Amino acid sequence: MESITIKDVARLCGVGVSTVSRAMNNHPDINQETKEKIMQVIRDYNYVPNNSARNLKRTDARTIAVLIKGITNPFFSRMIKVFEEEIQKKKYSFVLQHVDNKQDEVDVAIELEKEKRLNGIVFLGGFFSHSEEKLKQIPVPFVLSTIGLVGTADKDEYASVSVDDVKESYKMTDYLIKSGHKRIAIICADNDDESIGKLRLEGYKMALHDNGIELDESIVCPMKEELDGYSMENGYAVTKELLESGKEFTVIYAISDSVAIGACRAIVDAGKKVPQDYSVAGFDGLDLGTYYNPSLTTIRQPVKEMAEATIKILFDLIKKKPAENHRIFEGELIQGESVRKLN
Amino acid sequence: MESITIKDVARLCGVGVSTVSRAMNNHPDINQETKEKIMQVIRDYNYVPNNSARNLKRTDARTIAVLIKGITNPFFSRMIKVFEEEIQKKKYSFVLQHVDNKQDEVDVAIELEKEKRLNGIVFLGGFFSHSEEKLKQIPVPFVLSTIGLVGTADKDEYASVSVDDVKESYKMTDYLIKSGHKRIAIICADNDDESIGKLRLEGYKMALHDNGIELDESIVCPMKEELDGYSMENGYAVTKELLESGKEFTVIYAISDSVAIGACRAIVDAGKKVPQDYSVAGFDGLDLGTYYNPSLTTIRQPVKEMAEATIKILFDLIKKKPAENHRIFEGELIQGESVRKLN
DNA sequence: TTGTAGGCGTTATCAT
DNA sequence: ATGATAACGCCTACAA
Repeated sequence: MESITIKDVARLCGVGVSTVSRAMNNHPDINQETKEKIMQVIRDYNYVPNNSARNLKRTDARTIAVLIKGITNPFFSRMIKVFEEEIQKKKYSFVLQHVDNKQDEVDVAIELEKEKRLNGIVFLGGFFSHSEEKLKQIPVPFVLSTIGLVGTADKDEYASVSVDDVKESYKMTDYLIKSGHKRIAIICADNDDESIGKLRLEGYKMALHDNGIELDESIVCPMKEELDGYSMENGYAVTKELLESGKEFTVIYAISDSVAIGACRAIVDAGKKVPQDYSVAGFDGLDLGTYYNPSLTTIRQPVKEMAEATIKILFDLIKKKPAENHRIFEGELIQGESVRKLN
Repeated sequence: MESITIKDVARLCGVGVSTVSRAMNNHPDINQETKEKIMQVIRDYNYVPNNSARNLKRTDARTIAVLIKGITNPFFSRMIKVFEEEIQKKKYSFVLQHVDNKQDEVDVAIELEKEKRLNGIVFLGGFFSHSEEKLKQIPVPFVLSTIGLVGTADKDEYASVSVDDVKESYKMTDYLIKSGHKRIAIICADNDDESIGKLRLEGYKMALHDNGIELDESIVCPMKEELDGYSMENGYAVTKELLESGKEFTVIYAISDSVAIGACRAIVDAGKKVPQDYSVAGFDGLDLGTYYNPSLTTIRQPVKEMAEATIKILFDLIKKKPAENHRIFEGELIQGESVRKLN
């Protein structure tokens, strides 16, 4: 099954290759009749142009790539949808590129930019502690979306959209304390986490401190490294262990909704009830949390607005408009059924 | 920020381009010293080869693409992980390509094969009622994985891995009936669904018939077209309407676990209990179902085995080994807490 | 072991 | 409005 090329089409139509190219790419200066004849032949022979050759030659592909680390994360699905819509609105095309755990997202970005002649890049998820030097190698505008920045890189080197993870985590912890909880267990990221995990833990610690509650390291529970991060399974396993340890606590604050749901189930399986025996709080504001039983108390990130802002900033950068390059959104505390007021 | 090319590297090293190429691609006949010198320059100057140029020239890229329709579906996340592992085991590289709702997956496949010189393709999700003629245009081996085939295409034209959706749906419905339920509402796909939705509905009808229960169309509830298909939101909305209609039923059988969870929540919000007032059953066997409260009665598809079989068949086709091209897996009925026995 | 040159399938430039 | 031709950046004979 040999593939047919633009030359074949040209020959079949009795025209030159450039005319065929013009027909395909909606160039203005081409006769309508010849164009139609060419398009007909293309259809008849199922000619499909080779993208590699196109990309090689093209200077501007009008394409935005979204690089996503952890495609499994339901939090991202909703964002992707918005990205797709917004990018199409601008008449750009959209490439979704999955980055696996072992890959360096910046390397992938650099490679992909070369390959596809990208106009811009959105990074979604993952850690981000790259050196300035590394970031400078990305030759097109890019935005870090919902990525907890811990790095030391200069703020001028990148644009970003996120919530203030420290502050929101503080907000949740403070709310739990104000609801009468004093023994607040947290399921957090493992120790080498350099990203949102670290930030959210920090917010937790600050809130405890400001409320005069001493930090008890024995109820600070990192996720299990041998299991998937931020998964229900992980939340379940950690909670089970915590319950069996006999440590005292009245609420579990989990670093994400998925983890929180695992925690809820572990409590139920231990013959206890949420929130009567133990309260549980999450973070993210997934749909799932509102449909869970009991519905989850959590911090909802304004996903749609954040995704829209991401694209807006990216296009401002592409068009070289002056823009606000770091947008911090406010999370919303959702009072679900999973937290009991003790006072 | 002009990009550096292989020629620049060659010049910087004082060698020819082919030597640089050999160094990068681990060709045997190259002096170890020159190779190291070249690799050092490549690192120093952050040279990244252009994939489009590579693909254009290459005849065999040792690459498998997985085309996935509905990246949002948590059911697929687990499969993707297995695909990735299995493909890497074979020393092939792996491209995950998202296909949006408006795109035709076969068109995307054909285009991508040209662009990346693919060796094989896995189709995941979506409908599949393409003509034989269309399928013949795919110039490399491919496998349809967990796709409900309704089409008329010749079985010889494609390979597939799936469960028997009719049979599994029959199994579930029959189980519900044997548990004493006679008024079984179903939340199914909308009427123009030509895929698993249709098949699962068919199994439901057959089971009713075989058990001498008359089909009541008024409790056959298609998902709402204006909402996302197979979503919790959809399950919630449909169930709410069903409850408010006053129709009589003792169990809701939802066409997927996500929909089932939406249904559970709608029941809870109506002040009723699952399974005391109404039972709920799902389909798929997502993690989520086991962590939900109550845990979901559902049909678990053997995800791992199915994904492995998909890759095995694909590589058998690539290597032109004789192979079993249509593997049907058996689903497992998971008895969760969401269905009450009435007898 | 290494270098030179041709070609992969397009698009862009420049004539015509 | 159209056609010839030179890139695009890489790989791979083939020659040295």
